[in-house]
Amino acid sequence: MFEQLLNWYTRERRDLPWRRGVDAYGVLVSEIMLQQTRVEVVIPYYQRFMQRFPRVEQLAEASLDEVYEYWAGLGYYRRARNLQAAAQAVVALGGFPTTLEGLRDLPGVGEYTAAAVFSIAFGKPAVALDGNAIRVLSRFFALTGTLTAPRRRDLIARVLPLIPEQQAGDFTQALMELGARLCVPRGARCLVCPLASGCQALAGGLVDSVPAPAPRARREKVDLLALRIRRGDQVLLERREDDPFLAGQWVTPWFADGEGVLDRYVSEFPGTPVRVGQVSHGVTFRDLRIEVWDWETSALDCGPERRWAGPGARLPRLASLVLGL
DNA sequence: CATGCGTGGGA
DNA sequence: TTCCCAAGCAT
Repeated sequence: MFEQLLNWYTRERRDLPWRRGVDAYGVLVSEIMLQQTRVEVVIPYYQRFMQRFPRVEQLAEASLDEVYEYWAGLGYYRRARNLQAAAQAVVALGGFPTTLEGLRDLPGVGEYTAAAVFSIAFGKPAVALDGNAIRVLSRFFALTGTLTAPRRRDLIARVLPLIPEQQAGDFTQALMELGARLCVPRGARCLVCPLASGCQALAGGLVDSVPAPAPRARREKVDLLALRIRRGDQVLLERREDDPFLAGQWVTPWFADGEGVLDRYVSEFPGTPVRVGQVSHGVTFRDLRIEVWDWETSALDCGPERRWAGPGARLPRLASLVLGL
């Protein structure tokens, strides 16, 4: 059923560094780096990383600081720590686990990555469900509605027996490559898709509505915020955009007990049409904790799900700026 | 099961 | 400018 897919993949596959006959270690490194990260971004990082740590033993023996150096800029730094821990586990085991469960037990390796390594590195059949594969398969089988955990298991069981013998690795990568290049979220190129003839979503006109978009947590901006930096329970600095006199300045707080500061503030300014919200975002640098507080303005009709969604993603950069790190 | 974790590119 | 989100995982 998926022969056309494999033919397409053989013909169209991109020449990527981790597709040049690398071992299980190379596959693992690439898969970890590729988690939530685009191929084009990963390529140079992968090459530098593999040049410095060509073998699993070298990664296992390296200092964590150096591993971080080579990871710097990639984001999701927990991956770097877990990857080295996984390398150490592999060395301790005397080699890579050869079962799906064994791979799954490595730190940083979840259902997807275990299946990917299992199939790509060892050529054994496994269904690696990443975002691409889920989209491709959901459309192919016209799976409407939310893909819950049990439905995912059903999907895996359904696809597993369809994996061509001796081509498990290619199958895994072909599914993802198709999702990345043709069966894209919007504007799928069905006219040139190798799976078009068997695609149930295409037949039913469901390509644009399947898979169901994940219910995204609704986030709204609020126009009042405070930023607080503390070490343990001690509040070091605070910045309050709502304060008529201190707006935009970094100040030491009135109350250094670390508790009740914002409640006390509101009681100091009883006319202020705000009520205290809660910490909406936080980041930790060594022993320093930076918190973003938000308010819910009483003037606006906002439900309890309302969340601050300002520059939260940029908080680490802001923090390093403020702290001189 | 919902949430947080980084970054850069495109709509 | 703003928002979305891309080869997920751990908690």
